Amino acid sequence: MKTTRPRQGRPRHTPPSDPNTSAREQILDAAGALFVEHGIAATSTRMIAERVGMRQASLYYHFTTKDEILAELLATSVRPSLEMVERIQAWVPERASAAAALYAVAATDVRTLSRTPYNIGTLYLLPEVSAERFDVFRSYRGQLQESYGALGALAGAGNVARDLPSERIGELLIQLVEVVIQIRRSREPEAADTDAIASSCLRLCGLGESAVAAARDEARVLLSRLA
Amino acid sequence: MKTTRPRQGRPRHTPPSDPNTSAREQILDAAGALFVEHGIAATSTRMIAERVGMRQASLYYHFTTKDEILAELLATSVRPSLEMVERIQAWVPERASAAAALYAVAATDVRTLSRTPYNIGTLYLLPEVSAERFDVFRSYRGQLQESYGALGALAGAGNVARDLPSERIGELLIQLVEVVIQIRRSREPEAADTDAIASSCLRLCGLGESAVAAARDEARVLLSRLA
DNA sequence: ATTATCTATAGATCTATAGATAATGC
DNA sequence: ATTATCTATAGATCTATAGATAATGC
Repeated sequence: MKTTRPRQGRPRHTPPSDPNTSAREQILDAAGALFVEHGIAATSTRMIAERVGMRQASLYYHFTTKDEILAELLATSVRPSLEMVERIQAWVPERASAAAALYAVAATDVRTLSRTPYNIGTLYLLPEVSAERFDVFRSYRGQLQESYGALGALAGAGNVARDLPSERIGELLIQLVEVVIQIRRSREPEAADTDAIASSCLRLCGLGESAVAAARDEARVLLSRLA
Repeated sequence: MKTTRPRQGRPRHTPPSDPNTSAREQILDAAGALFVEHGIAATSTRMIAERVGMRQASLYYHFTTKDEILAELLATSVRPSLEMVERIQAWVPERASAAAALYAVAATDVRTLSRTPYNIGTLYLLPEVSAERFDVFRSYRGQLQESYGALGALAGAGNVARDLPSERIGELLIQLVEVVIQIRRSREPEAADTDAIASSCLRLCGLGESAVAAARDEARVLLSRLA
C-alpha cells in the first residue's frame, strides 16, 4: 500500500514516484545518473528536471546554479572509504601486516565503487572536474593515493619498493582499483572481481602466491572486525 | 628564415603560425587539445576556430559537423599500437616468450600514450564517445584488451591464469597501462615510468623478480628488432 | 575559375530570474 | 503564511547555412 502523503507547496506536474525522498535528493540522483551517462556539459538543466518530473526552472528553488549540483554530488560522493582506509592503515604493523591491510583497503574500495548508485566514480574522470573550483575534491584522491603508496611500499618491501618510490606505487595501485569503474561501463561487477583486483594489487607489489593467500585470509579477519 | 608562402583563398583574419600544416590538421589539433582539456560538449566550435585563428563558420568548409571532427580525431588516434601489438603477439611462442611479448606490448603502448600530442587517450574516457555512433572506435579497445588478456594468461600460466579467465586479465592489464593517461594529467611521464608499468604488468600476472628481469631483457631485443 | 576564407544570421538551444499559483499549516 | 512548485521570458550562447570576398592559378 502506498502512503502518498502529499507535501506542502504546489504539486509537481508529475508527482514523485517516491514521496519520501526529498526533492533535493531526487535532483542529485537524476543529475548524477545523467552526468555519468552523457557528461556534465552535455546534461542540461532541462534534462535533469524532466527526469525528476518537475519543470526546469523549479530546480533553482533547490540549487542556485548547475555547478552547485555538481559540487554537492562530489561532496557527498567523496568516497566514504577514506576514513576506513586511514583506520586500517593505523593498524600497521602492530595489529595487521601491510599486505593484509592493503588487501583490505583495496577490497573495500572496490566494493564501494561497485555499489555507488550510478557509477559515480566516473565523475572524477570528467574534464569539468579539473577546474580549480573543485580542487578540494580531487585532493581527496591524492590522499587516498598516498595511503595506497605507503601500504604498497611496505607490503612490497625488498621487491618492488626497492625500485619504485611510494608515490609511483600509489599511482599504480589506485589505478588498478579503479578498474571497477571501467568494468561497470560494460558489465555488472561480481564478487569474484573484488578478490581478483585486491590480489592483483598484492602481486603488483611483488608478493608470491602463498603470501597473497595469507594476506587475503588475514584481511578477511580484519574486515570482519570492522563490520 | 620563414618561408611564409601564401596559399590560395581569402586570408585568415589571423594567419597560421605554421603555413605548412593543412587547415584540416590545424583544426584537429586545436579540437583535440580543447576536447581533452574541457570535454567535448564544453568545447564550442567558436573556441576551436579561435585557437586556429579563423572564424567559427570557416570550420564548416573543412568539416560538416562538430561530431565529424571528433570522429576524425578518434579515427587517426586509434592507437597505432594495435598493429604492432598483433605483430608481437604472433611471435609467441616460437620467437618470443609470452612474458617478453607482454612486456614489449605494454612498453610500446605506454610510450605511444605518453607521446600523443595532447594526451588524446583521454578522449576514449569521455561519455560522449560511448554513443553508438562511435562503436567502431571502442571496439578497438576491446581487441587490444583481448591481446593483453591472451598474453597475460600465457605469461602467468599456472599462477594467476589458474584463477582468472583471460578476459579479466585483459581488463586489468589495459587499465594498468592506461595509468599513463592519468599520470599525464598531473606530470610529465619519464622513461622510468615505462619500465615500471610494463614490469608491473608482469608482476600482476604472478611473475617473480628474476622472471620479470629476464622478460625485460628479452623484450629489449624484440623491440630493437622492430625498430 | 577556383579556393579558402569572411560576414551575417536563422533557429535552436540553454541558464537563470521574476512573478503567479496551488498546495499545506496554523 | 509558508512552501514548493508553475509559467513566461530575457539574454546569452551555440551550430550550421547562405552568400560575399580576397587571395592564387591558369
